[in-house]
Amino acid sequence: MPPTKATAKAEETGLKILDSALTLFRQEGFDIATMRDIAEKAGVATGAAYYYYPSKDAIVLDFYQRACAEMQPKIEAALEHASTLETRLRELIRVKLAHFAPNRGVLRALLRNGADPKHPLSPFSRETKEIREVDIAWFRKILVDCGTRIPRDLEPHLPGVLWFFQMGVIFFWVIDESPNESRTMRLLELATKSVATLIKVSALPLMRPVRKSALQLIEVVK
Amino acid sequence: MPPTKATAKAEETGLKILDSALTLFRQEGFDIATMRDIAEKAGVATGAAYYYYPSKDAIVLDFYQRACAEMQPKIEAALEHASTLETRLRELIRVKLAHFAPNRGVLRALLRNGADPKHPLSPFSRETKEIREVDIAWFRKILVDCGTRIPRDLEPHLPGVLWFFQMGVIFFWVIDESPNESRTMRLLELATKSVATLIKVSALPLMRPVRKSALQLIEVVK
DNA sequence: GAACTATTTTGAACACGTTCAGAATTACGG
DNA sequence: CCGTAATTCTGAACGTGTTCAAAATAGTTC
Repeated sequence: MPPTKATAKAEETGLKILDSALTLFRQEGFDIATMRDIAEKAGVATGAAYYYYPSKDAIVLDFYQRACAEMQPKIEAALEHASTLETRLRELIRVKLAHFAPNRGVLRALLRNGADPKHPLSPFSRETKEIREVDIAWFRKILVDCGTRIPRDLEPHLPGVLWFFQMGVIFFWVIDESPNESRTMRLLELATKSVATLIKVSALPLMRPVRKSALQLIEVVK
Repeated sequence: MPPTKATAKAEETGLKILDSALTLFRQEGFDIATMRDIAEKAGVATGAAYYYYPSKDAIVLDFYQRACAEMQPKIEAALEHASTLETRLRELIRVKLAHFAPNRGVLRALLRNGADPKHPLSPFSRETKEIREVDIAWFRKILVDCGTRIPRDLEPHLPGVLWFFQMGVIFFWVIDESPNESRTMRLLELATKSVATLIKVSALPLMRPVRKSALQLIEVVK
């Protein structure tokens, strides 16, 4: 992520810095690993890291972007054999958790700043907009031909809502300290089932007023 | 907040530091105001601040504790003339927002670390446990004689859930940039109404399976 | 290859939150 | 009052993320 990767050697140095950083983040955590440590491990001076990354946070951001890109084919494969809304939703989230698993600590640094859209990190920021949109597109795709009728009025907003729901699960996972993250797994199981039935039920004609209230809420929060 | 407020002069110095800090936090924001600034404004050396507060964050924590204590009578007064669940819920939250209004920026520093229970700040931490419990007690109180029948199985968990809901509203408020925080006010109106009807509907015998799912979810998240 | 420009790298320096050994002040028993 | 101990306060120093002028290196043009 140099300003403009002019030479091949620069590209290599940049990757070396990223790699050293991630290794140290995994090994000792985001806060313990210092920029000096990272630079030293990469075999460069402290300042060099700042030629490639404008800040320590930016390294995490780069990791996040690369991870999301790598995840795309995995998601596609996981959805291959999932036809119902519930399984699709669950598998989509499960793939993400699995992919992030070795770097849970790094993700923790990313989600530390919560939902503040002002902070460059945070999945709601301007900096992560592109990732977010690619992500939401998957939730849009999940809804087509899934066997459950999606109410017309809810349809345009549902992908965003599901993405938000997914973010909640990921957040819970990052915090989860239970062995094997078993609580997250239970949550994923229960919550996807609930969401799926909720969507099914919401399509009932009786539920029109409920849908209208929900839509108002969504409108305000967006 | 000295270790033990031995003399009267010490108490005064401590308050001076707290006051200087809060003034600067309001004036320039938590990040801009430095400990050196705070100490200087209080007329003491930099290190003195650390005799009274173990960290910059601790100042915010102290503010939070004091603010919550001050709020108690205001809450009591506001609930005096609220009899329905919806109005009680709304008024309770409204009082909090009103009380925190002059220090929205300080609260932002508090909620910055999101829901990480590891961080001393964060409304979910061990450090804020006492506040949390006092807070939840209000939500328990709100439910008695409110005119809506609360399902037996839901009852013990409902205060915690409502507290969590309230935390969401406060979080939204803290990052809300709309003029006069009008979006938060709309959200408060809509969301309390929805929550109230949701509770009403959940009491229907038909809804027993739905309640059971919800309870399972609550159990996992707790 | 020499001269020159652009890129990459260096390491000292800055401001910040925080620590700490000790100085100043206060409290108190004689 | 004096002497001693506890309390309160000081300011230099540490480690951190970050900045930046300048050095080193690479690329380009003649």
